[in-house]
Amino acid sequence: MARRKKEPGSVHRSNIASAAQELFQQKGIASASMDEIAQKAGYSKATLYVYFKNKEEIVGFLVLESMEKLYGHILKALESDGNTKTRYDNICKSLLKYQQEFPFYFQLALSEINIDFSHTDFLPEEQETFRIGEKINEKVKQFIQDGIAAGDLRRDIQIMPAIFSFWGMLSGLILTAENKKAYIAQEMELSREEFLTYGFDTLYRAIAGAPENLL
Amino acid sequence: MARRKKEPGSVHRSNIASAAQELFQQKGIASASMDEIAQKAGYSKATLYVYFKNKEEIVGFLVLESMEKLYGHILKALESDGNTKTRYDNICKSLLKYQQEFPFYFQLALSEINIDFSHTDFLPEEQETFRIGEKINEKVKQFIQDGIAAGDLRRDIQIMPAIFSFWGMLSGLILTAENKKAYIAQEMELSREEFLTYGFDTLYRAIAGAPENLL
Amino acid sequence: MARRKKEPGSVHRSNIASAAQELFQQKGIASASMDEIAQKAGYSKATLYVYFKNKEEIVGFLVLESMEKLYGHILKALESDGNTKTRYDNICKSLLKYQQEFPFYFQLALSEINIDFSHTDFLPEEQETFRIGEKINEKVKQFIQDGIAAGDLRRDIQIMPAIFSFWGMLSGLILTAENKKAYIAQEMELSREEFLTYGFDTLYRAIAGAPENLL
Amino acid sequence: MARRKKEPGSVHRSNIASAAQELFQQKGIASASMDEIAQKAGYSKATLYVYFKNKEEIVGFLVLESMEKLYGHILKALESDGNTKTRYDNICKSLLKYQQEFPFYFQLALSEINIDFSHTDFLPEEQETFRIGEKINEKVKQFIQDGIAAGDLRRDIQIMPAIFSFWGMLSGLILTAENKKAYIAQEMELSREEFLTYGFDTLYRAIAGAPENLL
DNA sequence: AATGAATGAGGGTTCATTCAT
DNA sequence: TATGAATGAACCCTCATTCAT
Repeated sequence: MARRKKEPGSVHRSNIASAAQELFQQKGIASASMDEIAQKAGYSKATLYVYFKNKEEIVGFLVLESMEKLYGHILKALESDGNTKTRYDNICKSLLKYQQEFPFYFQLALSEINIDFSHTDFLPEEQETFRIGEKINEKVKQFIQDGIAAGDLRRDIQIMPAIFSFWGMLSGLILTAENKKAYIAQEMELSREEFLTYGFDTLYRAIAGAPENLL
Repeated sequence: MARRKKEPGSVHRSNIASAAQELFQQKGIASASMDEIAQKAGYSKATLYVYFKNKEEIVGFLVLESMEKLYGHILKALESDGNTKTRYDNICKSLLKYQQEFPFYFQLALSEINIDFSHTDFLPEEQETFRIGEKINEKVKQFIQDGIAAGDLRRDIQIMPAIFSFWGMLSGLILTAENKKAYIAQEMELSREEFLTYGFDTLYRAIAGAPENLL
Repeated sequence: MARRKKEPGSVHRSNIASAAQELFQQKGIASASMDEIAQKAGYSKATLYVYFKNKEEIVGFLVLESMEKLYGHILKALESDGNTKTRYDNICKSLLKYQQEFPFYFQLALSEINIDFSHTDFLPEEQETFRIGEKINEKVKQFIQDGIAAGDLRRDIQIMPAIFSFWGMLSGLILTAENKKAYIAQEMELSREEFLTYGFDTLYRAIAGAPENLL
Repeated sequence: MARRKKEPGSVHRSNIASAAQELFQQKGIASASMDEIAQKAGYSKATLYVYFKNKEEIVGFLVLESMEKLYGHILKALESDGNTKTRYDNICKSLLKYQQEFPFYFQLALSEINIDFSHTDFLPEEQETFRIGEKINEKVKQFIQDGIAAGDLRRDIQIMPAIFSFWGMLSGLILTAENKKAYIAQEMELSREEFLTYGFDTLYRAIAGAPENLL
């Protein structure tokens, strides 16, 4: 292959990561080979090792990248100065958008049983990823507190449990919508969006302040 | 589903599958080698291929087996003649129990992006698994209809979307409780059970019939 | 390739080791690839790993094997009930024979700077190799003591230093005869055997009891 | 040999070679990568190829350099106008000093089975190395002839065989002292120097003129 | 039925070397 | 001259799978 034009190294990292991302999605991390990644990215396999120490680092990079994007989405969702329900919907949409962009990492976030606790020597990327997760939680916490203050959310919400259970439930919902897409379309008469809207609204009801709570 | 007659060989299938199950749990499907499975099961590696066509078939067998167990659990949960909330709680507990018994397959159920749609030549086991899923849905549908009839659940519930979104949300919740176990214990002051009870109850509120709906 | 007839596994180990031995000789350990070894031995590369855990184990096996052969040679050399000089000559010839059979390991014995001290987790083969070395020293020690008792060797010989310095000097001599073969033949008018005889005899003079020592 | 004029570039060759030398010593030629050499020398990897055709040439350069140093040592050892034994001791010490300075090349000199005969297209450096070896032999030859003339060495010494066998034996001795250092210290009660002195003296006895030879 | 033996295909990684600038 | 960038070619090793018995 012809030698490449000189470009900032980060471009190559991006190219490689992007190819990897697609393959990871299609076949899973373990089954996507460095050979394939190289081919898809248009580099020689050895070149991959110029830009990433090893396969693991590619994964770490992608997870971090996706987490940063998620953070961006959430941030934007919360900036909107609509009422609580509107902002809630925005958060849900952010999550959904994130899942569309990074289906693989979305899923990974739910299933990474081992990643958190199996090893103790975390890559810098992993630590950073964790830190961003914390920042997201912080933002959501604020959102809930605002919602309660505004009288839109139930007063008896326990904030941290709520955050985590919502994170789990929303993720599970979105993932189901994705994985059972065909089934849902066929069995019900709903598009994925309609199905998800139904789910999101259902969930909102669980935290929304009922009239009697406002008394 | 009718259990297979005790054929010669079915014992061996069980032994092998059981060993595989343990290993899959510990290391993931990809990382558990046929060598290890054979060793753990106490057979020669070649013998595995007498009882299973290949590794994939072992996975399929295990998924089916776990699905059958889940069906059993759900069945028992619904048999109880308590009121709607009690039966709901029982379903949640069944799901949880299933996750405890088969953490690996539970997780798989949520994340099987590829499995459903990537190939068209389904193994018999996969088809059977699907069929059992349908049966479970059927049961849950009945439960919801009963709940509505009894005035315990909202009248405006759309049954099929509700089933699927609940399945997704509950799974996501349980998985989160599992994966963020350490984090939850540390950050909140809740045990996993308490966290899950909180989540389950929150979700129930979303479908429970509010007073005004009963009029 | 056609499947092989069932043979005791040790045959295969031998075949592999033997091929490896030749290649190590020709190109050095590092440069001889498992691929080449497999090809030369007439096995698939993967088969090598059935019989040896890894490349290192092949080396260990060969070193041990060669050491055992050396021990055998030395033993036979000393059994001869000739006088001291005859037995000395026999030892030298043993060493030479060993070098002819295992040129690579002979050389390795002199140059294994790293092997002894760089790691602490010795393979069983390595430990056994060491043990045999000890046994050889023991035998040679006895030989020298006999020689002194018989009045053939100097009384002031310090046994252990003598053993080690002789081992070093003889090895160095033999190696030189091998490596400078062409040069020696051309520059002097001596065959390798004559050259070595000259060297062996020279060295013997250094320990032989001079008349004045016998008084 | 006349030193090269200080050309531009020779400084860089030195820097690179020097870094390589250290690494070769620590890890062996094969295990020291061009990357490491470049880093240690403070150049870019590509720059190495400006000053050396390839890795092999670096080795050749270093061997030659070390040979030149050895020649210098030997020269100085023989210049001393002591008696024969003193000059002999000096030669031994030179050799030892050389081994201390260039352990790696010292060892290489003994073990270069392949280097001499495997290829026919010698690098200029290799040819030069060979030429210096010849010059050293010449010097040692003169020394022996002087010793015989002085009545210090046996009259029946065959000069060329003696030179080569001594070279081999001394090298073997020194190498053994190095490689079995720990073992020698522990098993005997000798420091390396004492051990070597014992060996050197033993060897001297083999060529020293015994009284009866002087008659 | 059960297995010992063998292997093809591939996996991640390293490294000496080259080329455009 | 000096180098950043890129890569072909290997290398060691693993593993699901097959076959003769």
